Amino acid sequence: MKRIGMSEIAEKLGISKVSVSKALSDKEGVSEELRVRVKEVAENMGYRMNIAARSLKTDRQYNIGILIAEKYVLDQEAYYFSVCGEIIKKLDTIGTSGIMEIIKEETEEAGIMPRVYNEKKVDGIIVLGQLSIPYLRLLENISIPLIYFDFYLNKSDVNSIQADNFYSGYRLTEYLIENGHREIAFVGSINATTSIQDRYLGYYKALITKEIELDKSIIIEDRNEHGILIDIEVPKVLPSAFVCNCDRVAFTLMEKLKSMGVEIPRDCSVVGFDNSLFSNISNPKITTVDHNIEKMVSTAVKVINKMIDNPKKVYDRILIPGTIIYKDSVEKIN
Amino acid sequence: MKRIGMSEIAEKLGISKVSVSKALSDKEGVSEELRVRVKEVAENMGYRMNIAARSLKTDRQYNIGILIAEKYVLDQEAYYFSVCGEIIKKLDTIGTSGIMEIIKEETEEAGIMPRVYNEKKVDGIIVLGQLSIPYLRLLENISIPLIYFDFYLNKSDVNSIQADNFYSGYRLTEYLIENGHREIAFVGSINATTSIQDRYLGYYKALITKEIELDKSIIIEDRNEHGILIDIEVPKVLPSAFVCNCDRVAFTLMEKLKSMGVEIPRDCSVVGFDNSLFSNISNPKITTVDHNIEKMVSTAVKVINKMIDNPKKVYDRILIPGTIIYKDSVEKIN
DNA sequence: CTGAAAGCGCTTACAG
DNA sequence: CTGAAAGCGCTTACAG
Repeated sequence: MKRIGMSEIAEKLGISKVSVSKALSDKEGVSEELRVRVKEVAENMGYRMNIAARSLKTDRQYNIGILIAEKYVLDQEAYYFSVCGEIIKKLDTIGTSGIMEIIKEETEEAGIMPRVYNEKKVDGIIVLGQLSIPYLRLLENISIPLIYFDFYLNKSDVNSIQADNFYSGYRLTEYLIENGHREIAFVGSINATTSIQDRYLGYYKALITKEIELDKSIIIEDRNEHGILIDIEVPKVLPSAFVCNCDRVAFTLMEKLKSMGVEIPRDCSVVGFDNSLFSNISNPKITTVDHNIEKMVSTAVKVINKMIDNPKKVYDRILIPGTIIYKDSVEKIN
Repeated sequence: MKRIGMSEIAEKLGISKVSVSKALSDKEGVSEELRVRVKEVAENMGYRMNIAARSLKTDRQYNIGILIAEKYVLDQEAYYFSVCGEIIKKLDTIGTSGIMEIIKEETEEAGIMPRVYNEKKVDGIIVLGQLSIPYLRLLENISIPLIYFDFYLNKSDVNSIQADNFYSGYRLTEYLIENGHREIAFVGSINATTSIQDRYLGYYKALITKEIELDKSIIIEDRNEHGILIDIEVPKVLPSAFVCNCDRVAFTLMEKLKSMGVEIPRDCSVVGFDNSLFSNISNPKITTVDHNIEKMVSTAVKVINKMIDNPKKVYDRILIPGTIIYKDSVEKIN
């Protein structure tokens, strides 16, 4: 089977490959009739553009790298995988492929740049979830656009797209307070990730605003220093509500409370974050925050695309507001 | 910042770029000392190989396409995402990137080839989960290696890697029978996917082998013609055990049974497939089958890599045996 | 609107 | 072991 390129199409039509190139990439410089004929013939001959050849001239790969730390995807049901899927779908609409690369802990520690960067396979990189700070500092030296997704770094000029965890935490807690709750626990290790910390601070802001004293004895750890979930310690005196830093933890907590004979939401209300599967398979379903991933993703794609065209551009931290999804795990009390 | 290529390295060392090329790609034709020095200088200059240029000569992209139907990844916790992650990690060990492409229903129906193929971005394609038959027939015409992962097609020459669903179904059911169960229901729509069908046939084989009559009234649908999960109809007379075609369905069934006052495994045993999160978050944990994804993935990567080097090679259907993971959802009866 | 020529950054025979 | 030359399949000024 003969290799077919633009020259073969040109030959068949008795024109130059320059015209073929222009016709196929919708550049001006060919008549509309010729463009149509060229596309027809290309299609019939089963022509596939060799993007590598184009890349050599244009210095564009039409690929975006998506970096994920291995630790975030140990679970079969890892959340970042689905975000990655969304990004890939979005990229597809602008003629770009996404290349996911999973960064192992060794790679991070050794400070080895991602393959997609070292081999110039991508025009830009989206970092999905926080990597180690030294590794990120290293990454910040790359010569192609870089954005952080779902986290940010203090003292860093890298553009980031994030869920507005702070404000969502505030609104969710406020909602509990408006439903009469005043002893509200927070479940989550507040130094583990910026997301947890921001959600916690939003929770705290709601308390302050409503003039409720912060009770540190009901700020409950949910993971150890490696980020591994640990058993949740239920306070001796049951608070009237729990703000959990994610649905998974809310689910686990609810199972534990139920096994202790606590009925939810009758005896105790529980809320979570993420609007994930866990909030729907639990009984009752968990009131939670939807982060509007769709919006976060389309923003990220838009931003990185603009950065590729215009590397100087600065967008800073973009916060995407979430939406409270009211389900069945909160009860109004007096 | 000056663009740095092999010529710049060559210049700095006072040698030709041919030698640089050979040194960097570990080809013979350079002395060992020179190779070391070249690599050193390349590193220091921050050289990144332009893979696109290499591709142009070698006609290899060092990328593999991974196709997933959108319908399989609507869930945030989609199983195929994690398989895709495993494939990507495995590919990385052989210096290859994986490019995931999500095939929308419209694309399938319109018979549009995947972008990664049309733009020659990949050296081979792994199809993750069954696509529509007409689309697969179309795909089978591509001029690069193709393998099916986790399914196969009758009357198709395409190599496939699958979990041995049939044998796992057989062993799992046999295990129940050996624990004294004789009224065993099967939950799963047996025409929905080949996986479900094969698991069902294994179940049936176990019944035959143990001389238990097949009772069609306890073969229970779990999804509609669109593959969407439906409410499970519990038989009027409770069987002593349920073989569910996946953990998720087993989980849902158990919740339903529990809400009806059935205690598991005391009143009724339940088993599932996939060793997924669902088998662990349920109470009790569900006895299930682990499909040995690790082995499936490494086999798939090995096979497609060999096919790229030797396109004629035929491997047929490769079945990877699963392992029963014994948990807490089965009780021995007499 | 159309096309001849140069060139992107590598690799591959081939010659020394 | 070392390197000059050709070429992979496109795109991009530039000239007509």
